[in-house]
Amino acid sequence: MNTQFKKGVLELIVLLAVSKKDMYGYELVLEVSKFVDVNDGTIYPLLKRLTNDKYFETYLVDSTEGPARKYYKITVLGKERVKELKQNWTTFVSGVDKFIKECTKDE
Amino acid sequence: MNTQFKKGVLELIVLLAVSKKDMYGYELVLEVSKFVDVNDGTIYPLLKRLTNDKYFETYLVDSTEGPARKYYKITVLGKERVKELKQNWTTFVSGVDKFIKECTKDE
DNA sequence: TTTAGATACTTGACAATGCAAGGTAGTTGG
DNA sequence: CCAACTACCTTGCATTGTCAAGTATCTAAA
Repeated sequence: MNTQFKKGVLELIVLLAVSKKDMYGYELVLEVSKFVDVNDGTIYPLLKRLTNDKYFETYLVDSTEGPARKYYKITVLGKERVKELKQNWTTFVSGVDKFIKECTKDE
Repeated sequence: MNTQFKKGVLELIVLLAVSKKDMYGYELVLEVSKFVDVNDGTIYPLLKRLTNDKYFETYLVDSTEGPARKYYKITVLGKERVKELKQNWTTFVSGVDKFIKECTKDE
């Protein structure tokens, strides 16, 4: 898959996933992988960044299957960010799609 | 606009535009700008890269409005690249869209 | 002819982000 | 104890877009 396409979009995806329900990192990796090819070394730094930016809060929950799970919970600021990013994304995609159609129509 | 979204997609856009008809750099900047916010300092290096990669060939044409224009023409290799990238792009977008719907459905 | 302005393109330092590869820890079963 | 699985995290690297500055060429006005 094209790595470049993912740039920036993963932020939206992760924000969206967590906004639906609290999740821990590993869970997110598995969930997101169903739709887009991702590496866990991509997700963890991203989660850290989004937490630093106050879009997420975290809490630990013990697990019987390994080390404690760090859950991420979306904040109010995070919800605003989702809305903004989602809007940007749709606008961007529709612009690109229009361009593609424009360039492909006579074939 | 989100800078990151553009990563990789601009390559597709430029390839598509040139595959429709031969174009010179400045013309491309203006054309692409109609759909996506771009900087001319982004387009020129990209054109150079795509030419190095044998996706484009170039030729010069005199102009009455300034210096000679360097036209870019798509190669066979370039056409294959377009097809590949376009396919990747649609697959990627539909994956993301599915994810977005998945996360937004109960609201 | 020299100056100004538009056009056309190049270059280099910079920032963001994804990836591969590695490391740490806890739990369970052999 | 050791292997396998879960879960988490860090580091260095490559790619690609941005911005600022600079080069060069043409036209037209002074």
